[in-house]
Amino acid sequence: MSVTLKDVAALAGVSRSAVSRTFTEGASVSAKTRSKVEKAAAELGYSPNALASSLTTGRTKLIGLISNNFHNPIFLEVFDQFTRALQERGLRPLIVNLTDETEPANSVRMLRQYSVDAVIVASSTLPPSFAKAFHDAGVPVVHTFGRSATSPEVHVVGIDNVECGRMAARELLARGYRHVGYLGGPKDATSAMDRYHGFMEEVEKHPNLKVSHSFATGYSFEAGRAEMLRLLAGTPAEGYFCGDDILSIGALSALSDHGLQPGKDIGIIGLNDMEMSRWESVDLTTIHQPIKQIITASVDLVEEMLKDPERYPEARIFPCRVIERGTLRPRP
Amino acid sequence: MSVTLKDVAALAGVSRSAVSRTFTEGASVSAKTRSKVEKAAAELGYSPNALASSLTTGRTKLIGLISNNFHNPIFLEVFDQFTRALQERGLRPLIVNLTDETEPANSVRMLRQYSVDAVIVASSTLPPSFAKAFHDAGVPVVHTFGRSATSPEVHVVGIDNVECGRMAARELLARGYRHVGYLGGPKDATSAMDRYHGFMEEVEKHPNLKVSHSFATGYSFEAGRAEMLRLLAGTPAEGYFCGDDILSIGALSALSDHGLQPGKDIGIIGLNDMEMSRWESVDLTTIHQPIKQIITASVDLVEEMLKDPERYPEARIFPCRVIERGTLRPRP
DNA sequence: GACCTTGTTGCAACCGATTGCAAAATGGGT
DNA sequence: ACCCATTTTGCAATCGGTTGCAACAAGGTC
Repeated sequence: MSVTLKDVAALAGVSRSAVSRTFTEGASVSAKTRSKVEKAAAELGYSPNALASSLTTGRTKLIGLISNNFHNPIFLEVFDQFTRALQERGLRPLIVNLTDETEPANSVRMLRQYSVDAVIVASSTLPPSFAKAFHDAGVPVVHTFGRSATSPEVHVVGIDNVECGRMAARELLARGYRHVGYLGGPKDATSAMDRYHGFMEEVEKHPNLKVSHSFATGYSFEAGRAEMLRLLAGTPAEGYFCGDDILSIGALSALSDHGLQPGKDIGIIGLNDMEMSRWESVDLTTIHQPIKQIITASVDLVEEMLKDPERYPEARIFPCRVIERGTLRPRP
Repeated sequence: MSVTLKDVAALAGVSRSAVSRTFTEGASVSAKTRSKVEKAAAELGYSPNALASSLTTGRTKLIGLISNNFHNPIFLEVFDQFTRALQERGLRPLIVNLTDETEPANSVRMLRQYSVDAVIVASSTLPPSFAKAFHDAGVPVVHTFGRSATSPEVHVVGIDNVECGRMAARELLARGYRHVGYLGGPKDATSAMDRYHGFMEEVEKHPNLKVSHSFATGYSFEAGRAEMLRLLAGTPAEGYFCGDDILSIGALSALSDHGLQPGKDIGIIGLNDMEMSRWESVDLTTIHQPIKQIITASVDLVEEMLKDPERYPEARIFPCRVIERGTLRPRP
């Protein structure tokens, strides 16, 4: 069926080792045999079986890429960046879509069966314990968009969600909003809770503010819209920090149902600065999360772990900044 | 480092074959040894190395999933469905992000090196020859969202793009638009051309219509917006068939810049019916493409090819239908 | 020409599994 | 207790590579 080392060796009239060595970086082969082998290989259309070699080398160059955010448009950008960054460095992403039905433990077992060299957990909602399960199973792991503080056992790359909560609160207050609200992602998401705590910490510094908070059922358009509709049925706040851009866009849609103008009647600030937030029709004021740097750093870390598996776990936290667009009233 | 067959065999006091057999469906093992082995395996935390076994069985359960549409939100839905469908059947997606920089031939070689059992090319823009390259290399391939007519050599799953073009034209004409336009994806995309031909074929049946057409530089918001802005600078048509929902949404944004109301001043009909098109603020009239069925059928075909590699190539074409929302004027 | 150094080569064992085959164990029938 | 048919089991070869080691060749020096 497919051409193997042996076939090439036979045609070139050399040993199998010679063929193997011409295809491995920095091995000792003379120019003469190398060219014989290359000629034979080209003739037969040979290319080495990466999986067979992984047996002896212990490296597959497969990287598990796990996520559970397949409904937030930001993740298209995330996948694009991750897959590019990995393949630029000769690594191959093996995707795991973690749905509600799939047992998390299974994905650990599965990825071990495929001998992935490392795993990237790309999720702001999974708990640190999930990433730790890979660590415990002896698989190098990077938790991208993870919570840094409480998991010193794995590498974490992302932002300081607590600080982002504070930043959003400061921004709302600086624009004179006196009745402010947090409309966060699901309660069981670490990012939603961290942003909440930062937000509350900041607003509590100021005595006579009205503050409310609520959590949507997910990081999705529908969840954001539903939650904002519920809020509008009561007495809404003047300005909201929505814990994510897609939530914000859902909330904006609810405002529009009620004939309310964002930035004028009610203020909204999001988090992520995804592509869509820049669209003229959306024009969302938001906190920019440096996705590209985060992903590059994650893949950097993966590479460094491959070199040194004993590497001490590290958190790489990137600063965020407010991007001013049209959904908050101007500063006074 | 990791536990192997041998370790389990030693602990259980049986041969390596016995261990292998307890982990392979339908092999002959007595209940007694099976339980001994399972106990030992559990104690050591053993799970078989899928790649090692692939060496002898010739099956990796890895499926290459190739795409180049990482900027169209519809592809988040596509990835979600594909990854779920594959992993539900015990198959693992190995992603290839085909960018402008990556050499297509490299991806063929790469996927062969990883001995993927099959490849899914998920793209409406890649030419049939791309999918055929895998076929020629002896790798089973399904071209999802591909063009069916001219490539009888590979399996194709998707829709009849020519018919969709006709359908869109009929819909515009039925609503009394007399000056109609096609705003398509990039000229080198098979889907853009097929939709164009169907559209033109239908409108040419009617004598005194004004017809125009143009092609955006890609299937993206920005491209759709830019092209519609260009059209609005001249004399735009009354109703447009935009060859894709994200193009349509870009076009809608351009209309809004000019203070034009979709469905009232200018009509727009898209294609795909992606999640976003249902958002109240978008409310796009569009042609529904049954993504879920298409993906299920694609994975079905993959499974069938694994059973019978000599399977005769087949096209599975799914019907589309118009979803009426708010961006076309009502039928008279 | 003898000797040493350096660079190339092939042999054979091994990576972690599967599997055909023959030997051994089991169980049923008498 | 014996015989025979049927499972169950282990041996050993194999999948497609890599790699330590020892043998060998080439080239330089005296």
